Amino acid sequence: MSLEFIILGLLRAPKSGYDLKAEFEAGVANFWPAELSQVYVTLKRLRRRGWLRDRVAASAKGPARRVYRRAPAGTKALHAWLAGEPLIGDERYSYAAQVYFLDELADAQLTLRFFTILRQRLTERYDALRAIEQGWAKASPEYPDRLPSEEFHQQLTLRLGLHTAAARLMWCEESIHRLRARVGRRKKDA
Amino acid sequence: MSLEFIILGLLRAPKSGYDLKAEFEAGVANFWPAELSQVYVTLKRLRRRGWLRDRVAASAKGPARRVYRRAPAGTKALHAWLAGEPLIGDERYSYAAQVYFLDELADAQLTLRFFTILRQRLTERYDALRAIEQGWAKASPEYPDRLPSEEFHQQLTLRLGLHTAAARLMWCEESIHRLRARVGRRKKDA
DNA sequence: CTCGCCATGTAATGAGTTACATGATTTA
DNA sequence: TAAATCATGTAACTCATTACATGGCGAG
Repeated sequence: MSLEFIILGLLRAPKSGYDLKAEFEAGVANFWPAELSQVYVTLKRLRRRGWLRDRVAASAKGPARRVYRRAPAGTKALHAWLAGEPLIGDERYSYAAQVYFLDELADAQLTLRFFTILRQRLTERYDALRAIEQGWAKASPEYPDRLPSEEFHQQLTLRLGLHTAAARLMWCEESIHRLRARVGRRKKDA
Repeated sequence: MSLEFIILGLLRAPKSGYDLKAEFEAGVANFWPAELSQVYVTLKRLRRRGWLRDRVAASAKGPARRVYRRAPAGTKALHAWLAGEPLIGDERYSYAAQVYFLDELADAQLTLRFFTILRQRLTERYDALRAIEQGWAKASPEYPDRLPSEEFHQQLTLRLGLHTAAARLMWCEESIHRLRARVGRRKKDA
């Protein structure tokens, strides 16, 4: 359901499906990834429902574009969603499931390797977010608290990503230390 | 895909679909929620594939139960999944999307209210996880680092939940403070 | 002339939710 | 006797991914 509202939100100004995909890649994908095909399907549905209007426009480069803009009903629906309660959806972490059952292999070295790789991946993610933040900070002297409202809200979601990534890294570190301590005790006890 | 492996993992000992659902509610749902109907569908698929065997057994209370146990192929598949790399899936947060677009309403009070409610919900989640941790700590003197391997691994995933929830709460606090500061500046500037 | 980007779509498949259907046994 | 718990399942629908199909335009 949220994808519909995210597309409506991105359509402050008229855009094509292709444009929207670029906007996803440039930030939105951090909290809501979307494939191009899914964007197209959702745009069609929104138009059928009367939340969007579309018109065909020539492109500077490549084939004709279908440009969408909000219809009044779409704006109304978007605003109702925004004015509503925060939506906390389910979350699924495969890697947590793997940790949960990893005791079955009874191989502390393998578990340690698992966490080391995970830490590596999460660090990459964290660094990527930090790079975005720092690029932003360099580009605008108002960063972060005197940014215009639109950018300020976008920056808030970037902060969520940073807090979350940092927490998971801390969890990895904590787990690695605790696992090592267990291995040490085992050796001593044996 | 992970649901299959989670079910395989939970089937250390033979269980029915109904039993499995109870295990989800008792912890696994924190990182992988599953509906009973989905559990049944997945069990059937796993049996068709030869990863599980089933037999019907009388119940102490209520109708006959279909009890599943791992087939060797299932154990093999589970172990391959566990020995593989950590799987980092996509994550989708509706409430981050709401924050991203909330500037459109240009109503700082409403945004503040949004974060206040979100903080409330996240606090409840955090407190629930803390209660689990504390109950566990009271019940076993080995908690947390001298727990048997199975419980230790389960406890690691509980810690992930706690770290994550704490990070999001910090983000709420940070955002509320920054929003209030912005409102203050606006009043002063006007 | 080929590769990469621009641009739009459909089809098949997978994973999950919600609603529905059925019925036994125990407890209040 | 009504409600809660035990117990299994199917059907319809939604959301999303992956693969496929098509083609224009510009740069090297």
